[in-house]
Amino acid sequence: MDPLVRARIEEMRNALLERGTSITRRRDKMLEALASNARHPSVNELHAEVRRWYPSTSLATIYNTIELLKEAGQVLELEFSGAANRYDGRRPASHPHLICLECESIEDMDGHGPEDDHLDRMSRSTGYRLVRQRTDYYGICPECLEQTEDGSAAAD
Amino acid sequence: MDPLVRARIEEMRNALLERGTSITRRRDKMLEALASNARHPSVNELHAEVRRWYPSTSLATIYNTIELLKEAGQVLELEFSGAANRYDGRRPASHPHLICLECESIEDMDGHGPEDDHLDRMSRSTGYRLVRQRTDYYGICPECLEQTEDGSAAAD
DNA sequence: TCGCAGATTTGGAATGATTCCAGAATAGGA
DNA sequence: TCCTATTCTGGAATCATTCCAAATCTGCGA
Repeated sequence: MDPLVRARIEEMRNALLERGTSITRRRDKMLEALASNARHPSVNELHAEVRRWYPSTSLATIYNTIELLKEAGQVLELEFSGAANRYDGRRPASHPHLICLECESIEDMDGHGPEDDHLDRMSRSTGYRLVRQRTDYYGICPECLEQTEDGSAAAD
Repeated sequence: MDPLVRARIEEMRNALLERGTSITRRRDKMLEALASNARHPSVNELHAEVRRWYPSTSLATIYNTIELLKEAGQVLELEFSGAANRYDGRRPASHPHLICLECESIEDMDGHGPEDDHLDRMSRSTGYRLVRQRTDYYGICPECLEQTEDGSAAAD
């Protein structure tokens, strides 16, 4: 396993343990799934993955674990109203994404999120106490553009 | 009525007419509600507003009109998974918002959205064909901070 | 090893926003 | 006024998420 993935899992484990949350086998599998999947999985995908090892796992457990991870600041939740939420367990801090409207892929953008003091500065200038931000770009990804063949306008 | 609101309504009307969509009375009321309400109303709030004039109006009509306006690029939809979507009919182009996690208020930020060519530049550098972006800041608004009295940490 | 207490998990029901649909109402032109 | 196409209604369907009570599991002390 990629040492970075392993390190990330360890980080999540510690964050949970620090809050007094025990690491059950299902939860551990889920950390692994989150740390190793860069495609920003949905709850259903995580469910399917954990089920490969523990087939009796219920959806509620996945939602439950997501909640624990959110409280521990160990997962970034990307909300959508029409579709299922997607999760980034590899980079839990706010950072921009590229979202394809065609195939629903989600890709991390550039290496740096907003600098650590960005929210602080923004908080001072707005009077809010800001805790996170969301920046996403929506469009058609290169693969989907290619498949449409036509480079300029898609059919309806 | 504020001349800016009036102008905005006219703009929406024209955009719909250009697409061959007729402006019914209900739709007209809804344009007015969207153009005059800066608080980023939800579908339910729009429904309530239109109902004040046409009490038989159904929710489906509101959703329907929102869809038409989205197609015409005349309303900005802010999606949330846990709560209802919110709509900005005053500034339909992408621009950042301040969102209060406590009272769910949504406030427009600064005067300038991303420059017109921002998405173009971003598209070139990523290979995507980007059509819009979303940037939002989440936190506690000044009013809610005040009510919590305590300036540093909120009770649980 | 046995049994207990607390935490975790299950599975199904409840919730709530959004979409879908078929029939009713409406508007504009002939 | 009549016709036809569009719009609107009201309720059902969908689907992600949350809730909940009962079942299961885990660690620990007897």
